[in-house]
Amino acid sequence: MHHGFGGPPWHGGKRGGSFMQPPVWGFLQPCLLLVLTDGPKHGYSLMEQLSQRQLLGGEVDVGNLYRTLRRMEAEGLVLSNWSGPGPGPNKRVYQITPQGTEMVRRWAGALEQRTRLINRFLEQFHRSFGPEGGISLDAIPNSDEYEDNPI
Amino acid sequence: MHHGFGGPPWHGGKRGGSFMQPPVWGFLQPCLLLVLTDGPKHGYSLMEQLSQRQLLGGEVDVGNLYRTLRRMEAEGLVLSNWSGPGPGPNKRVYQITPQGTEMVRRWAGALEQRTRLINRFLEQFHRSFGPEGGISLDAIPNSDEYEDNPI
DNA sequence: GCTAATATATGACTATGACATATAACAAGC
DNA sequence: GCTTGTTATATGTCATAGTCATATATTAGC
Repeated sequence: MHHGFGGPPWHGGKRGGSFMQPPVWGFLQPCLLLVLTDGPKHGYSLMEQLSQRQLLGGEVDVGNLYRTLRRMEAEGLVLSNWSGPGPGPNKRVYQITPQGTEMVRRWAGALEQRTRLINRFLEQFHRSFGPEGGISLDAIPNSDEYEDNPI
Repeated sequence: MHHGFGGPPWHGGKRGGSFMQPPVWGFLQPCLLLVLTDGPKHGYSLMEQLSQRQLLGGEVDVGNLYRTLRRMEAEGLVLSNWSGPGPGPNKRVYQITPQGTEMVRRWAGALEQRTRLINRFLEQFHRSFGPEGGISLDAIPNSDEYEDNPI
């Protein structure tokens, strides 16, 4: 699908019955590292863990997940090995490296800093728009909980 | 400078005398829209405003700023006009559009949601790493809360 | 055989950021 | 005149990241 018609797909578009939000950039890698802190896992089960632990809003793009894992391996944050012959298709099992563990700590610090930045933004937003802010309700709900009726 | 040697520049690199943090993705556009809510401004003064109001951590990349403004204009979030002949070089003055104002509101909602996601990440991080965040491996709890199906 | 779930991967495109470089007007100093 | 610094806008190149679509293979259930 091409969306070069004057804006990104989350700009006024719809998906899953509710208006789309601006995407959460750069949050997948730290979440993967955090889940891998509990022990080695393969890509598909990582995807399930991310849903169970509600670390990302909405569904995870599978292609993006696998490519991010490969990139993280190239950066030395994780290691992978093919699982021995067992039930189901072969799995590429990832484990976190010491560098990866150090990176999770750094991510935690960066994300604490980021909440401070966001709070500063929200303060100044409410100063301009009022305490209610006129925040568009379309942007708030979790997409799965409020299914808009068609038309 | 090329940095494709196994990781991004913020991965172990240094700048300004302290270790770099992972970058803050996708935060420039909402900050620009918020500053433009106060009135029309040109790119260079927007850059100064972002520093004064501390909306972004650190310095703003100038090239990135101008390209983001052009992209926002293509999306209909802002309009630009060349300033009349005055002191100094000509300025491209940007003003926010109704669509841009609506987009700031949506950003505010999305950023509130994002703080919730980040807080969930930090909670789970501290469950794995301890409240101090860098504690020894002995203190890592056995998390029975999540079905752990490695491999 | 057919379908679905599991599992990994790539192609094409867009969005964003980091760093470098180019261009130009103007002011202050020599 | 010339150089330097500030203001001001813009482009080139590369890397990271997200979205949507598609390809491939195994296995379990019908």
